[in-house]
Amino acid sequence: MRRRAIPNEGLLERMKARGLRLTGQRKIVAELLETAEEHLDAESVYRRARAQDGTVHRATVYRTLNRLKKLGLVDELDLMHVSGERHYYEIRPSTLHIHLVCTACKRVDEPSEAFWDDLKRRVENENGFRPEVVRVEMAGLCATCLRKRARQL
Amino acid sequence: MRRRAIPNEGLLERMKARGLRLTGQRKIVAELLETAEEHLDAESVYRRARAQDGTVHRATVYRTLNRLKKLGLVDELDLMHVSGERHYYEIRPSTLHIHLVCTACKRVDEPSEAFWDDLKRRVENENGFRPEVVRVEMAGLCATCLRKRARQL
DNA sequence: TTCTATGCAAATTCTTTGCATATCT
DNA sequence: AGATATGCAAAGAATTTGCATAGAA
Repeated sequence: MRRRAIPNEGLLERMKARGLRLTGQRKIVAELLETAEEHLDAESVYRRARAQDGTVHRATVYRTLNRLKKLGLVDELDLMHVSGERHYYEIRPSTLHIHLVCTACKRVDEPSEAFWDDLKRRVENENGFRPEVVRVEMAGLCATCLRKRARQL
Repeated sequence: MRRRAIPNEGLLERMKARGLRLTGQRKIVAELLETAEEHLDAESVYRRARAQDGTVHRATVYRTLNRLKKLGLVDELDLMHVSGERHYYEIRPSTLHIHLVCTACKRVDEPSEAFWDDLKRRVENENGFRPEVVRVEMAGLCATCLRKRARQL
């Protein structure tokens, strides 16, 4: 579940803009989500938050994640359940999420948004549907594992 | 969460081919999944199964859905949580799922697989990633709700 | 007959909630 | 000050598991 870093500014600012109080706990959760080098599930967020501040309560983490999710600032993902049943949270940098999940090494890649325009245009033209939020998840083999496998054959 | 019907043959056959025993309960669950006019969550599958055979146990439904999921015959979806936190199960007719979820009327449409080839080619070329299973989910406004809204403005 | 699936009930795991207190604005 | 968030503990959901029995191959 390693994850490419994504430059992203100001979850805290966006929270404030939405009228959320910036408590110590929320700052910790926000920072964790912003700097995470992999996708975190609720329990991981809790454990890491707790490592920074022993008083942070699990309920607070759940409430915060929920709040952020409802505001659309954070998205909940299952990553095709490639490595289990957990759900992961990530900042919604835009309206588009693309995840390429390697079934061999479990690595998650997030490619450029290049095909977004095409995809959007096609859905609008062919289905009359106007997408606001898009999630594309693909499970398969990443370049590295493909090569690895090719060598073994 | 209404859903376009998808022609689909032989979940039972595919189950048999995978070496699963075709018990009465599994037949019921399989038929429910095949004929469902909307996406079903575990509890709905249970309730419907039970309506057909009062002895079907919740645990059996869970075990069956899990089994099917692990075999890749069924997929678990959250439909972008547009209408709650439940998870839905649907037959995996191929390796591709596309869902257009309308945030206004909650309707779920499943368009043709037209852009699949493009999408696949692009990911392979640009990311060296070979997709096996693809899930595309879009939340937005369907044609009907778009029109409705246009009229109101 | 043999092996797997089922029902049942209990156990787990995950998440939410009510309430008194603490904290942010 | 006033509103909102938090910790805590308990409740609630959702899902899984162990075991004896029933049922499919």
